Amino acid sequence: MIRTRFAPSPTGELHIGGARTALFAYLFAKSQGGEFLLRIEDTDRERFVERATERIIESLKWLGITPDNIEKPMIQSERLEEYKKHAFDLVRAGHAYICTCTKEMLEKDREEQIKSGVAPRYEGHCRKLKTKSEKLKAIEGKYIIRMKMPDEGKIIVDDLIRGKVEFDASLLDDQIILKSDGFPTYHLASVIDDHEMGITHVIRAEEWLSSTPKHLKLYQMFGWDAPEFAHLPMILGPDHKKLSKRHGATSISDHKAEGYLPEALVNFMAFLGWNPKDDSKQYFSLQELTEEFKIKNVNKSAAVFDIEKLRSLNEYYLRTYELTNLKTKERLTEGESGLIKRGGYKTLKEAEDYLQKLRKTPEYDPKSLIFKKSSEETTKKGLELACEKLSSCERWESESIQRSLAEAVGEGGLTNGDVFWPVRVALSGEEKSPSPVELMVALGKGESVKRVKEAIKKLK
RNA sequence: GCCGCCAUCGUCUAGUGGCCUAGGAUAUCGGGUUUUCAUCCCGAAGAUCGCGGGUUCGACUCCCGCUGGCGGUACCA
Repeated sequence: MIRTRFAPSPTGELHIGGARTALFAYLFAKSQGGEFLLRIEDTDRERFVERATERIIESLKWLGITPDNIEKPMIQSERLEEYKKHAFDLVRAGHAYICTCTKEMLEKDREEQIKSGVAPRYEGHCRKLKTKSEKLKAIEGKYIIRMKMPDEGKIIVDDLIRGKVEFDASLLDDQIILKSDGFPTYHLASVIDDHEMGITHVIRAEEWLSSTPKHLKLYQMFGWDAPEFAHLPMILGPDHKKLSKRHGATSISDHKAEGYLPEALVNFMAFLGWNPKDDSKQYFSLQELTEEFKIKNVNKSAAVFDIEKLRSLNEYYLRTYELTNLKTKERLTEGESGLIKRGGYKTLKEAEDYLQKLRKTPEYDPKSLIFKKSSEETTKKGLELACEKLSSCERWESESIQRSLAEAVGEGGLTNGDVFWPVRVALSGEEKSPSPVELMVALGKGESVKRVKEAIKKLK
């Protein structure tokens, strides 16, 4: 069975980049009937943020990419003994060693190595400790554990997206796998956990590609089969730099607050580095994405996050959304939801801002009530007839309202411009606004008739 | 510095040697529909396929070099 995971660090909100990684891992697993799991990588106590895990889970759920183990995700800080045990197994097997070098010593070495143009690599004396008593002595004080990288040879990563990538083992550092506070580093913990969880495919961001040889080596040291790897292309900001807070809202919760729909975000993120190779279709639900997703269609190159594309997608989803969905989710009246669904609003927030403005009594120049091809007299006549018809309109819904206005046009021997235009301006106070029918459904009968009467008064 | 990844309209991308005088989407600009706006429909503009060498009858597509961008090089993930 295919099994993937998303393994965020609880250092803040779920960001676009992380969410896209989670989405792809989800799609890959689900497209093959597999499982998608969550693991919390909280091994860095300095960067740990309270309640970040809950917020990440909330964002994941909101997007609809819910992990199968959502009730009980694996949490690394609860497994410290496990990591320590495995680290010492490696020491015993001669694949790792205890190191007591101080940070100062290491930094000095590193500086010199960089200066002389070689890859920084730990070559300190701890690597060379041979006798048991030496090793035992080291363990008495503060220590860390390093994995022993080979001095020569190649390590080949066969990536699902990038193909074979070759690394020179001698350039790889003796990576620290257990820190002096007893916590494992990412490298150790993720290898142990992926093995234990039965992860078959590690789908993660490109920034991990360079450390994959270390992970491969670790699997080999433990005698475990390594999973397949797929490194996703980066997401860049408009300035082509790595997407970050500098670029404004980047977290999922920010986008939610700004009125983006999860469907739009999912559709948008899916197309960042992936496409269905089919020109005819651009709107995909999560279900449709799951059916279409193929890892071989994932791009190698980084993608720029274009907010305009997201806005356009969001406008579409807002417009085609199930009315009842919008109503219950956003607690709007049916008329108000209908107004949002008419289109033209890029975000829910923009739509709601308009709704709020609409609820206030409009102020406008009486002259704007008159359509360009009409006159003051016929406008007044149109409004009065409309007022009469609307007042006696029994069922307040778009069809009968439409009919009432049409009757006003017919009985008065008027044109649409003599009735629809002034009624609309009376309602919204604006030369550009949704149609009078849509506005009246949203506003309700009492308020609508009141505004039309107000307009007639203004023309006197 | 060293190692690695990447490179087609502003942006997301199609393209796996001839179907490409490079297609779609989005954004932009025109036109049409409509009482206005939005939606919708039609159209225009927009990429010497990063640059330079090869290979080939033929290269956006394959190879090499360069350049540029990005990532890694932590007791961060």
